[in-house]
Amino acid sequence: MATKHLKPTESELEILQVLWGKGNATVREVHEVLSMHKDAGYTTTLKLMQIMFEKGIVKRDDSSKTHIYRANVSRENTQQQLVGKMISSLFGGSSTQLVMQALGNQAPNKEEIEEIQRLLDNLKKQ
Amino acid sequence: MATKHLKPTESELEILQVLWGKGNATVREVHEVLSMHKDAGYTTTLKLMQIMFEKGIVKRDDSSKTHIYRANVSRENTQQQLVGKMISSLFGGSSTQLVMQALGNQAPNKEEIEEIQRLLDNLKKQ
DNA sequence: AATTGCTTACGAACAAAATCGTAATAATGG
DNA sequence: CCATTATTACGATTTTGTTCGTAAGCAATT
Repeated sequence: MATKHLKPTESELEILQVLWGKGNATVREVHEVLSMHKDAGYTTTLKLMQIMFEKGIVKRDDSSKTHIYRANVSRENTQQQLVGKMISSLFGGSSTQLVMQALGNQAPNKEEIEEIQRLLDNLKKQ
Repeated sequence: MATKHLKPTESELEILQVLWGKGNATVREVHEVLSMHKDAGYTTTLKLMQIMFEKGIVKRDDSSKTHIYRANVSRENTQQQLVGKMISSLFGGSSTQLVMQALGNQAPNKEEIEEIQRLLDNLKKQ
């Protein structure tokens, strides 16, 4: 049952972002970060995180009064999940289409290009 | 105001897929396709398409009784929109990260690899 | 003209997500 | 020990998306 949490919502994703970045964090810390580019009250963030806890998306240490949260799904897994869904729902199942779109949209720098090229060369040899 | 329709929902996306594929289509035609992998009634599809019309996501020719629908947003635009959002919300703004993930996840065939390589070579020369 | 079969229109019910107000609880410092 | 402050808990409201039942219109066929 590695993958049971199929669909973090938009808001949940924002929170996961912060948790992935910080490792663990209190509601206040998460809220502080979010409130820079979003405006919703503290209790909203709290509630969301409580819901995520119930769903098993995050875990928490509630041994002290101020609970400490931490992601319970990996960034990589979630990325894979959502990218896969996007490929099938928007690119007719072709990962290549997605790649072309992403690259055309916003070109990476030279080092990154070479990194991708190495990956492609490896793929070719199989 | 090229880009005002920021967020097609899941269901709207499914409908757009069909419209992009067929060019134009009646509600029935769209519904027929959807009902192969989804089970919702005809009026549900109808309602969704009416809502999309109100939002301006699709246009329609209602000169005859059976309306004929057509997408009013391009596939490319929508892809760009959503891929961009995904890059920023899930890959920390790095398109390369997304590309690596997509390629690693599900490898393309030889022709596709070479197609991407050509694109990368072009990008490099700039 | 009546019947049948598609079609759109409309409104309501339902479900899921997001937001917030308020209360209860614990910790802190005076 | 009291007052203040920060936290979680709880419940209600709002918003958005999805679904469908039912009515009404039109066209073809009999």
